[in-house]
This record gives sequence, structure tokens and C-alpha cells, in this order.
Amino acid sequence: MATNSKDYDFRQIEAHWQSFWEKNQSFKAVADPTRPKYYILDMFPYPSGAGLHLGHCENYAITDIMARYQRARGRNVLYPIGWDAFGLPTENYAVKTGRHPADVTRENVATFRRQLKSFGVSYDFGREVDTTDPKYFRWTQWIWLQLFKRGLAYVEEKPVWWCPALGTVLANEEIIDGKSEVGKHPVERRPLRQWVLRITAYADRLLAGLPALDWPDSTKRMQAAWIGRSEGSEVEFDLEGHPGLRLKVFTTRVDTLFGATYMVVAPEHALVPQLTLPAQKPAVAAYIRTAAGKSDLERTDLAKGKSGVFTGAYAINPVNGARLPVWVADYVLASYGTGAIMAVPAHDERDFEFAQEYKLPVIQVIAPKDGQPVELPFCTKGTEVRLINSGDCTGLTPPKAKEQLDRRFEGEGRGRGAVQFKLRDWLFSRQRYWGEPFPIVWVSEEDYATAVRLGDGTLSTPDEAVSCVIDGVRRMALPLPESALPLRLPIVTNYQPTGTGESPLATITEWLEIWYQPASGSAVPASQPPPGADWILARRETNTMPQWAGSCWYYLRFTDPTNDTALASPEALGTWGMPDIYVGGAEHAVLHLLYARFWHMVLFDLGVVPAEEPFRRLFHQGIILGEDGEKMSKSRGNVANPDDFISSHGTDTLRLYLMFLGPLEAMKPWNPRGIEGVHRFLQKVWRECLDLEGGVNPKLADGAVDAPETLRLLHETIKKVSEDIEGLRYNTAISQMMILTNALQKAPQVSRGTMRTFLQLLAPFAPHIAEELWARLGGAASVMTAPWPVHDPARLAVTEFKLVVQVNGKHRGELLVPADITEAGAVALATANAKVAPFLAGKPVKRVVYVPRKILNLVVEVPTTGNL
RNA sequence: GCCCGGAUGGCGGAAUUGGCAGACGCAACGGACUCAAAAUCCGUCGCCCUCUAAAGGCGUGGGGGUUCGAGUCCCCCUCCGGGCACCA
Repeated sequence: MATNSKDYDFRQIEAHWQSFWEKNQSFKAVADPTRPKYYILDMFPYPSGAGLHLGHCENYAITDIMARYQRARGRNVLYPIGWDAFGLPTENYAVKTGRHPADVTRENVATFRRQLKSFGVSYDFGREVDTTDPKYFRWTQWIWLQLFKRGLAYVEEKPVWWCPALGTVLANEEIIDGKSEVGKHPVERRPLRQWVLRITAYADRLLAGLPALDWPDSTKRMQAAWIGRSEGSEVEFDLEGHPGLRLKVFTTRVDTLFGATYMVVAPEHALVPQLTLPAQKPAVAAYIRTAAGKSDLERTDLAKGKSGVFTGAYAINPVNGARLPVWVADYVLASYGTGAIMAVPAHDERDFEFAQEYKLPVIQVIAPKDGQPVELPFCTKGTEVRLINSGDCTGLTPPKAKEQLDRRFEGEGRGRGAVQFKLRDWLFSRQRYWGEPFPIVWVSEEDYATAVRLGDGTLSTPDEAVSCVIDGVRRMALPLPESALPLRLPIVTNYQPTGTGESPLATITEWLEIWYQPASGSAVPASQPPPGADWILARRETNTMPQWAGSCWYYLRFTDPTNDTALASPEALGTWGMPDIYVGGAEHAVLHLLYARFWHMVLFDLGVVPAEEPFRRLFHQGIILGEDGEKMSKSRGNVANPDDFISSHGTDTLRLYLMFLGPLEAMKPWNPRGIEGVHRFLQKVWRECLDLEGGVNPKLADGAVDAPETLRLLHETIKKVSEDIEGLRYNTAISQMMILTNALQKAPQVSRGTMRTFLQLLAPFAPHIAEELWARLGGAASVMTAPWPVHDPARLAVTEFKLVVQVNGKHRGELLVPADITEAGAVALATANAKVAPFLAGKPVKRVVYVPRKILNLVVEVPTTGNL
């Protein structure tokens, strides 16, 4: 079964075992109710033309080691891989070359698959999924229909980030410092019709689920901050001269209401036109125009200072009747809260800055309990401060005052306690070709009503129809019947952006303008005669879904990748469930992980998945930097290519070295010289197993026995390697294996069993050499099928230990003492010790600190002589 | 500005609950083997003082503290990395 190479010929050996695994389908995951399952997931790779880089290798080595370990532990492991293949780079490449993105994708995937196999990763390639495969995106579209049906998808004409250079709309997260993340092009605002998902409806649950997750704390904190839950109050202010009209604000400091000296509304606030006095109209209009033209970067640039303009209107403070001038200023965001605030400059830094700029009054209403004067703005709240100058609230603590005011306003129908979130709804469309088409058509109101009536509940229509105005006509979004999925992309010959903001799909008239049969979802071009009476004129949606869509649920598909009646069967979901561990970069801490949790919760509510949270345990591997300590990038020329190392040192060496570099979660620089060290380690393992002719090393002869120290070290190593794999501390597991190897090398003889046990420990990390040596030492079948060794606690027992003796906390000597020595016995030995005694001479021992098995610290009087 | 994480030999790192700082590896140096080199093996390898050694002193970014004892805990500061950034 093994090769016959005399020396460590890793090229031959690695190829041999890779084909062995392939032939034996060693990694095929088959449901098996007799064994506990273990589902290991990598973050979904985008198959770029550049191929696998070291970051991928790090990620996949981590999970592969876990997968091989869990298999050896008897778990039924599901360890799949697939391709998040929609997306901009491929489309951009197609634009440049005129080739179909699907062809480009196929080639890139083939490269990735070949590289992964040469890396020796134990994926079940039989379960590959590809987001661009209609069999897959059929279910992406299906999930979207469920969101649509539940009223979680809607259309809005909204100003979005438009990048002229890319010819596309970008999401906020794709813009870094006011430039496109891809290519660093300038961006501008442009209103376009967009699909939006109502993720805010799940804000509370997305936040509430976080604490129970076994995720890095920093990631949980980032998600919590992104969701941004904030408790406060809503208060409605009457407006002078506008009976019946009220201005509603959200504030977290309703307790400072007596200190409000003006109001601010966002430039986009709906009441601005109504409130602005004729004399102020030109100034306000000019201000709003300027604000609209500003980029988010300019608007949020804190260094620029605050600007605003007075509308001429006054609001009335409900607690004291004070007249509060209403200003328009862009430091108040239309998209948060009610888009309007009460300004309390004494107790808010932003309001204070604005009040200084425009000479508005500042009234202090919060003071320290002890009445000490403070510098304004004074933003402290809590129970150490009291209200002043606040009418009947004077003397209360802020929490008490909030309670009292909320209750009072609720009684008056003018306010209430309220919660706001920073989280915004999710902009879920792109004006691109290479994405999932939306499974809806736009139809007239009459046709919509008829279709819904005849559909009799079979269509996934929401309670409240989604509509928009296209070319001046009101159109309704009519979902395709589920039986008509997938809705495929039409073949186009030109992938260029239209430049109007619409996707290239808008130029395919034959596909776009159709006669449509609502019951079947069938379509023919509108240029032809209608096939029947129940066919209606319709227009397709030209937006496509963003890349996030396919990656929101792929982990479910892996459990049942070829199912064509459901996204996955309940049985498959029952067998494999959710990933037991999910490994990928921290750059996805917020968006991908939040979006996927959102979809998952919706699917949970639908009864499709059995758990509310998709990813119970999450791990982020650290970034591998270039040799220069900078991020690897082509422009810096510091990119290390995994293929080079695989051909020069073998994949076992590369895997082992990547894992040995340092803690898996740490950011660490790549040092190509260090790879020699682990390569030498594997060479040494080879030599300890085999002689120069490739036969079994004579020191492993039948009847060879291990020294007791060797056995103890072996069991220590079993324990440490097992625990370190579980805890993802691979670097220390590897050093422990090196320590054992060094000891085996020095031992005159080693039992065959000990060596084989060691090879089992090595196998998850360096599987090819472990298989080879295991077979050459007479191991049965494959090393992977041997059950994982278990350490024997009795072997770890020691009869003696080294006791460190300190005097006044300083290391003064060490003694080899029996394991069961008493404190008195230890003190007696220590005081008699030649190294320790001089430090005790003539000084009585004041105190003895004895930590069994560790240290003995004798505390004596320190002579307090004046001179040193 | 706010919230996190980090700083240990020439280098990557170890020390998981306060108990021998520097495991393991790289680099370097000395030796063995060799005609020679590579490979391999044996050894040295934090800094200072010292002819060498013995012995000692100092030492985990800086300063202070708690403790018999601090890389580890507390307070202050510096630098590096990540995230958020007018969210009322």
C-alpha cells in the first residue's frame, strides 16, 4: 500500500496517498445514526482567478486537522467545501474579455479544487455547491420568496452610492473612506429603485442571541455595537402656529428636557417645507441642497464643525412652555430615530458645539450630587448626579426623572419610553448581471389583483403588496410561483454596465418585456402575440441579488446538496444540523455573520431549520503577513505562494509550518527560513522509523521496549496533543510532538507500538507522511482508521518532583524530593541544603509558604541596616 | 474621540488557575564525522560583572502599587494593530 521510497520523497508520497484517499473515498460523509456527528465548516471561498493563497491554506489546515482528529475520535464528520462564485471580480473580468462569467467561474473552480487536493485537505468533494448553479440558486430565490411573503422585502427609491468608474451601486460596507473598496474610485449619491430587506425587524433577536454563542468576544461586541440598541424616550413637541402638528424626537436623556434650548431636524425631514417661514425659505433650501450634495464622508467629518440654518419656526417645550427655535442641521441624521432632536447644549457635546457656533443659550439642568460646579458640557448621568433648574423634577436622579417624565407623557399621549437601533435595513440589490435574478415580475395593479385572486394563496404574495412607479406607471411586484424556480439569467453578449444605473439585464428586451402567465411563471417575449387569455404584460426585475445572498445559507445546503424538492431535507438537517465549528477571517465579523443569522432566524420561524442560531462555535484565524510584516499584496511584492512551498518542501511541511508559526488567532509574519525547521522535524521522524534502505529502523525491532520515561512522555504527549487540538492551540501541540521525537531519537530502543501511536498523533497535521510510515511499520489499513489514542493517567504519575526553594521570593536552590513529601519534610531538607543554608544563616524563618509539587518559599527577617 | 486586542532574547513564539521566565523552532557560534562540502550528531546561546569559574546583580514596552512571590492582578503612561465614528 505504501510507496517504496528509501528516503523522504514527499512528492511521490503525497501524490500516492492523495490518490489512495480519492480511490477509497476516505472522506465521504454518510449519515450514520450510531456515531455522533461533527460538522466542520470553513468560510465560503470566492474562487478568484489568483488561486489559493496562504490565508486560505491557514484556514483549511486548521479545519482539516480538526476534521481528521474528530474522525479518529470516532465522530461522523461532515467537512464540505463549495464556491461563493457570484460577484464582481468575475463579472469585471467578463466585461474586459467578453467571456461568459460562468465559463470563467468553471475554470477558477477547477484551479481551486486541484490546489485544495494537492494541499491534502480531507473535504468531501462529493458535496460541493456552487452559488451560480441554478440548482443551488433556485433555493436562494426560494428563501427570498419566503422573506418577500413575510413582508421582509420591500422596494424603495433611495439615494445609494453610485460609482461611475465601476458603473455600479455599492453598499455602505463596500465604501472605505469615501472611495470604493474595490479599486478606490470616487463615489457619489444617486437615487435608484432598490430592494431592501427588513433586518431591523430582527434587531432585538439578533442582539439577544449573541451572549449564548461561543464566539470571540470581540466579534460579539462588534455585532452588538453594529446593532446598536439604545434605550430612551420619544417626546412630541407642539409647534407654534401649527395646531395639531407635532415634532417627534427620540432622546436618551429625556431627564435633561428642562435644559432644551432649541430643536434640530435633519435636512431630509418631512416637516421642513411646512415649518420653514417664507423669509427663511431661500436659506433653508440652499442649505438642504448643499447637504444633499455632500458625501457621507463630508457630512460626518467631525473635524469640520457644525453647520445649520434656522427655519423660523418654534416648538413648545411641553414641561415649561419655553419657545424653542427649530433649526435644520446635517449633524442630525434622517435615518436614525425620528430624524429630529431636542438640543440640550449643557449636556451634549454635539449640541454644545452647535450652540457655541450659533450663539444659542445653554441651560444647565444636571449637577453633581454635592453641587460642585462643573465645566459644560457635562454629560454624566446615573445616580451620582441630580436634576437642577427642572421644575418639579428638580432634585431627582436622571433615571427617576426619566421614569416620571415617560409616565407623564404617556398619560398625555405625547411620549413614551422607546428603543432605537443603529442597525439599518439591508440594501439587497445590485445593478449587475452576475448575481441571482429576483423571482418577481412587475405588473399593473389590475393584473396583480387578478393574479392574486386566481392564485388563491399559492403565490408567495405579502399581505401588503410591494409596488413602485416605473416610467410613471404604478407597478406591483408579483412573485413567481415556486414551481417556476429557478429563474435563470438570460444569456447576454455584452456585460458592460448600462451606465444608467440599471444592470446589463435591462438591455435584453426579449427577456425583460414579456407576456407572463402568473400560475405557471412562464413567459414569452412581449414582441410576440400573447399565448392565451391568462397571460399578462409584465416586466422583469433587472436588479440582481448581492453576493451575500448565496453565502447566507450554504452551510444548510451542504447537508443535502443535491436535493431538488427542498433546500435540504429535514432528515439531513436532523443528521448534520448546524456546524459544530465555523472557521474564517475576522473581516466577516459583522456583515456576513449578521446577515446569515438573520436568514437563519427567518428559516427557523418558518420551521425549515431546527435551531435558531446557525453558528454556535466560531473561530477567526489570524492574518499571515508578508516577510516585511506588512499585509501580503501584489503591489508590495511580498506575496508568498503556497504552490512554491508545496513543490519545494511538500504539503505536510507547509501545513505543519503554518500551524507552528504561532497562535492560530494571532496576526503573524511569514518567515520562509523557518520552514526548514519543521521539514527537518519530518525528516527526523522518517529516519527514526526507517533505515537508509527503507526498512524498519532496527531500534524498533520486535521485542524493543520503552524506558519508563519514554512511556510517560508518550502519554503526556497524547494528552497535550489531544487537548491542544480541541482548544485550537496547534502550535504547542506541534512543539510537544517535537519534544517527544527528540526523546525517541535519544532512546536506544523504542517499541513499535509507541512509534505508531506517535504517528497517529502526527497524522492530522502531516497526514501523508503519517500514512506512509504507519503502513511501512505494519499498521493496518490507513492511520486514519485507527482509533485516537487515549492517555493513561497512571502513566503520568510521578514518584519524585523538583521542588524549587526560594528565600524571600528569590530562587536559591532546587531539590529532588519524593512526591508525597510533607511541608515539614520539605523545610527540613531545604534548610539543610548547602545552596539554601547560607541565605538562612542566623535568621529565624518568619513564614513558610509551601505549594505542594511546586515551590517552597522561606521568608526570613531582612536585616534593616542603614547602608547597603 | 470611543470600544477592543497586543508589546517577552538577534527572530517566531512558550509559560491556560499569581509559583523555576525564555519550552519548541529559526538564526548564530563551537565541536564531531568528511579529502571537502551538504546532511547528520554533540554542545553553547537574555543582559551585566568576572581571566575563566564559582557566586552575584539585572531582566517580560515605561512608571507606580498589591502580594511571601507578578510576564500573569490593580492604577497611570507610551507605542502598535483592529473596529466604530455627529446614532441624540
